[in-house]
Amino acid sequence: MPRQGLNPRQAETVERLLAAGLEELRAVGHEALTVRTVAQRAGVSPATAYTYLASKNHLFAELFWRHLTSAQLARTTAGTAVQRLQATMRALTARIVEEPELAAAVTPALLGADPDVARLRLRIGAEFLSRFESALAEPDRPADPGVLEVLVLTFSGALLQAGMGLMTYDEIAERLVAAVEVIMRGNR
Amino acid sequence: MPRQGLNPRQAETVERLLAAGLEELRAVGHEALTVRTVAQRAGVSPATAYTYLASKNHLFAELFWRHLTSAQLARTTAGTAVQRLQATMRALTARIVEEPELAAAVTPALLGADPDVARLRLRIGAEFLSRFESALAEPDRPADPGVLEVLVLTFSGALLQAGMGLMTYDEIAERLVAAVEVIMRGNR
DNA sequence: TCCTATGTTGGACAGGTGTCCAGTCAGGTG
DNA sequence: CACCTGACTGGACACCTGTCCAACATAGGA
Repeated sequence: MPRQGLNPRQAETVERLLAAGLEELRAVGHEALTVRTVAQRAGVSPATAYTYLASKNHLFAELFWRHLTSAQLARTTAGTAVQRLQATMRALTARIVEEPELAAAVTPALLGADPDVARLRLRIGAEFLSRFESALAEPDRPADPGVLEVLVLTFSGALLQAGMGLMTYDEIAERLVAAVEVIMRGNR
Repeated sequence: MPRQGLNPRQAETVERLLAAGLEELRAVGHEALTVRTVAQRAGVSPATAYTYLASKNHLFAELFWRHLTSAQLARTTAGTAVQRLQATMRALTARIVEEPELAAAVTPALLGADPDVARLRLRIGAEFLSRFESALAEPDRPADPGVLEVLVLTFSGALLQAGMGLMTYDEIAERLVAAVEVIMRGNR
């Protein structure tokens, strides 16, 4: 359970673990990564790693959450809603594709049942929702909840398909741009 | 690798394994199920089970595929495309919700990397696509590929959210019905 | 009837997962 | 400066996963 009232020493340990996790992920991929190898790379014992990381899935979810939110994307009000949504789709997928191994790892990881994973899952979902909401809303008109829901479902569906290997992460951006056009056709 | 050129004795063993798998799934849930307990329930040794089931994930994928296709749904041409799509959404989710444990099991399972899982994943995706396609197409007009893709993505997104526990499988039907309305608003 | 092909078996194997706990060590407190 | 709190350690634990292989048994052909 990282992040809730940790003293500096503990925070430092968590940072080292997460940094080591990302390195290990890049180095060997998510299949080969184990919490113990991450612990070793962080110069920490496995027991310690397990006091901060509930599971491999939790590690991936935490890394993904950090990756997603560490660089905040510009939210403009310029252009039409369609253009803003398409820009959001591109920006999100671009951010995700920066760490392909992380993307591959997080899709199954977020389906896990650990409470820590569930917590992060909600936060990540809320983040996506909020991005789409601010892209869709006009100064004088709030976002239509029905349209918003379709956008979120479509986006998660695309991530799922990419996670399964049915689409590359490069393809999903253009598919999503096309999808926005289709969805918004009757909802401008 | 079930199903390809098995002699009657082997086919019988596979049937017993799959039946036992479904029973076990209903009885103890997908977390507690192991290939070995399924083998035991089927009255077969673990080694035998592994000659037909590459993995737990493969078992779930196979069971889901069978469940999905064992009762073929009526495909009418009556009503509007929106109505047919909504009926398809309801029918698919109704079929899935019949076996809630199977639904919960298959979502993570289909993300697996085993070749057997990948094969079934493609088949299942193709099945969904074909259902939506025949609901969307008019006698005189083929289905719009862009709309079709949005429908499939939305549907997989909804399944994903249900698999994560963000929605119940009962909720997703009505959400999907609403989603069809939104998507088709500009695409009738 | 015997033989043989082949499906099935038991059991060992090498890994991985997450848990637990008694023991160690260092940094801040008195 | 001695102490003591609390983070960290080492290592064993129970369990699961999928693989392998020599041995067994049984149905169908000779």
